Amino acid sequence: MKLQHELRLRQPLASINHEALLGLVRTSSLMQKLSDRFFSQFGLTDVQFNILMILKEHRKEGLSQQELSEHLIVTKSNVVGLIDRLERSGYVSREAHPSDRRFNQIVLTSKGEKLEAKIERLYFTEVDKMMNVLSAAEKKTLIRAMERVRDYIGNNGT
Amino acid sequence: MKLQHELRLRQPLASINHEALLGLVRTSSLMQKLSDRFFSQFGLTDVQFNILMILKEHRKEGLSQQELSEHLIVTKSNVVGLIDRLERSGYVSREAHPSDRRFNQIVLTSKGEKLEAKIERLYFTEVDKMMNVLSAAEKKTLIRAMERVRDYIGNNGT
DNA sequence: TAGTGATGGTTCATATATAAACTATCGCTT
DNA sequence: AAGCGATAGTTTATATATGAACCATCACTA
Repeated sequence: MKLQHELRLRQPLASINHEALLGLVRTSSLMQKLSDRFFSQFGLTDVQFNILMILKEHRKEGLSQQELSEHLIVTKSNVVGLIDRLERSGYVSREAHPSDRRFNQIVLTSKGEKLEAKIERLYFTEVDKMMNVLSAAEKKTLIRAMERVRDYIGNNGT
Repeated sequence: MKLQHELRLRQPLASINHEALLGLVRTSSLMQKLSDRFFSQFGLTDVQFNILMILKEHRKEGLSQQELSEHLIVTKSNVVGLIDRLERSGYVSREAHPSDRRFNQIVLTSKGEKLEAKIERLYFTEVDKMMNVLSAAEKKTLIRAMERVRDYIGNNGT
């Protein structure tokens, strides 16, 4: 549905730039709410599942909280609580770095690994269902457009 | 930059669907952080400015908190605190509905109206700078693609 | 008219997020 | 060896977000 109608505006949005931006942010927000509902079946939040996936990618050595914060694009202070909760649930553990006591190496527990593996396939099925409303050409355009916007932001913000 | 490199993955992302989804969500998140930094110059958050813009659109009658929560796609319990803070800052006020005492009509104060007007032009300038990294055709594709994804979500989620 | 169901707003517990101030540790330089 | 600057993690105050339980009000109906 057109944004104008979703927002119950009498007039079309004045600027195509604003319309594109609002459409993007609004869609992303709805996607995240949907995924959060999906993961709640398993007692996880979307952010928590994302962390389990990232840790799976690095299951050999683990990641420090600092590295995790860079992957997630959040502050390190936020990561403290995220790992606290995942540790309390038994899905990850903080291990000592062998030579530098400042670091926590965050690793998946076997319980965490099993849960991630169980959810992952179902998750990708849902992703495919959602994204297949777009053609391959549209997805490519979308991917490249998002890259360019991120490049702009990288040079002007973060 | 490609997502694969931003995420420091050794392999390209397995699925173009997941790549498109991650690119979208990640870009939106970066855009919101940038806009939050922008609005902090004026002592506002991005959400608060969004509310001021919505209220400006409805400045005749105001909006109930329930209606506001639908515009913002958030729960009504969230709106309580948002309006509390905006009211404390003097930008909006809760007024009694003439015939139904359950409703709060939320309206911009003149202070809120002035602030919104002052920021709005600067905001649209920033939006134009960011979105003009995309061609007109890309923006149209983006807008329609986002509509289709939201339609999918509307029929399968919310 | 009394009762009941729906609606609007609030409160509470919890999760995610930031910035700023802090502690512990490390590496380097003098 | 002492000191200092950088880095990793934590804490605190605050904002945004949800779902569940709750209260007040309203509309409808038996």
